Parts: sequence; structure tokens; C-alpha cells
Amino acid sequence: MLIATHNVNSLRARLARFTAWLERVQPDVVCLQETKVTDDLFPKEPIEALGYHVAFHGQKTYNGVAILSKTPIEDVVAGIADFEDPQARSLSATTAGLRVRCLYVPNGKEIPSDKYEYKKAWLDALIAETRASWDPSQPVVLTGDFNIAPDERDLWDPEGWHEKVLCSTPERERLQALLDWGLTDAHRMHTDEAGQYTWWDYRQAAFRRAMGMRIDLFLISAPLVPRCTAVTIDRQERKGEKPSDHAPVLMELNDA
DNA sequence: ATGGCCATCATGGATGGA
Repeated sequence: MLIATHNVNSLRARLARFTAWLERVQPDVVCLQETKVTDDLFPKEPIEALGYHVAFHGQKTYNGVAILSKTPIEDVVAGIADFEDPQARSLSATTAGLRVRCLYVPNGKEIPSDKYEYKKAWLDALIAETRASWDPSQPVVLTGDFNIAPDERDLWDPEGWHEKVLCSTPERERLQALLDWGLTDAHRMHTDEAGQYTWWDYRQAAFRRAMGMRIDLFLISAPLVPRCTAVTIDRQERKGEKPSDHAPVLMELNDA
């Protein structure tokens, strides 16, 4: 089966492009971030018409997450336990035999800033809920836009980005806490290569100049590690008319 | 040297993104 994550940077602005991609690629499960649409306006009809069940958790203008699946979606939970969050950034659900968590981690803006403090507190709450209520012996997928580049291979200018937001030690320590709980960065199971980016700034012709970061991740629990045969970044989808600034990432899992 | 793009809301320009 194929599971995808994609920060679409507005689902409605990207709808025609996205549904064309969905029809072509035929992923079994898709996690979307930055849908930027309230639940009453979520464009579920064109997605359901392509054979997908859909769960969503959105708000006006900013943020917003959704899970699409060819099989029924159950036990949907929005947000993080014991964390009052006005921003729609987490959606968990069971589908296709997986417990899936679709995440849009806060950006953090700059260090120091209120937004950076919010990012750290948000990640602390995610870690706490994961330790308290999730089971790494089950098939668990945490995926989405983590807004953290795991290591120096994952950003185009390590010196320029040194201890900047998305790369700072406190952020990476929090990502490591999730990994230490019992998750594996699926991309790194298959390659040590640097420069495997998933996001490129719209400015400065960053995509053409390979100025990007790998911040869209699949973190998988131990039962899924032997099933994961490939992780690919769909760079083609970053090209053309009105792309998102993120490329979709696809993970292939063998049957259990 | 700085910022250079894009989406939203709204209809100008601020905010946010990363």
C-alpha cells in the first residue's frame, strides 16, 4: 500500500492540481496539511468522487489537516490531549490497519519569538501524549510537515541555517524524543544521501537552485519497519503551474 | 544591503509561511 503526506498550502487553491495528482498516483492513504479551510467549506465531494473517505480538522485562513483513505476512517481525534490549541494542527485516525497521525507542526518563525515558544510547547504536548497514550508495538505512523530538518543532510545551507529555526537543537531534541519513544525516520532507512528535500521557498528560484529542506517526514513504529520498502519525494509535483511549496512524499508498505 | 513568492482576507496591505 501507498501512503502519502503533502502540505498543499491551501487545498482550495490547489484543488484541481491535487485531485489530478490523486487520480494519477492512487495512494491508499493521504495526509494533508495547510488545508486552510473550515470544515463546512472542505471540498469533500471531488475527493469522495475519486473513491476516498475523508476526515478533516480545519480553521479559517491558517493551518488545517485532513486524512484521506480508500478504506473507512475510524476513531478520529482532533488536536493533542491536555493541550488547548486554537490552531488546527493534528488529526489522528485508524485506517488501512494503521494508527495514523497527520501533523502540521508550528513553524516557529524565529528564535527567540512567541511562536518559537509555542512550537516547543506544542511538541512537548505531542511527546507527552505519545508516551502516555500511544503504543509503539502497534503499527503507528506519525507523518506530516514537522517543520524540523532532522540533520545537516536535510538542509541546503547548514552553515547559514546553524541553530536557526527549523534546525535548532531544542527542536531536534524534541524530534529525537519521538524517535526514542519507538519511531524510525522511514526516509533514512533507504538512503544516507544529502539534499533529499521536500520543501523549497517560492522565492529566489529556490527549487531550481536546489535550496530546500527535508521537513516532511514519515515516522514509523517497529512493526512497520520491515514492511517499508520505499520512501519517495514527488519532485515533479513541485513543478508546473501554481505548485505548493512542498512536494508530496510517498511511503510504500508491504502487506502485513 | 535587502529582499526577491504566494495564499488569505479583502479590495490595501498586513500576516504567515519556513
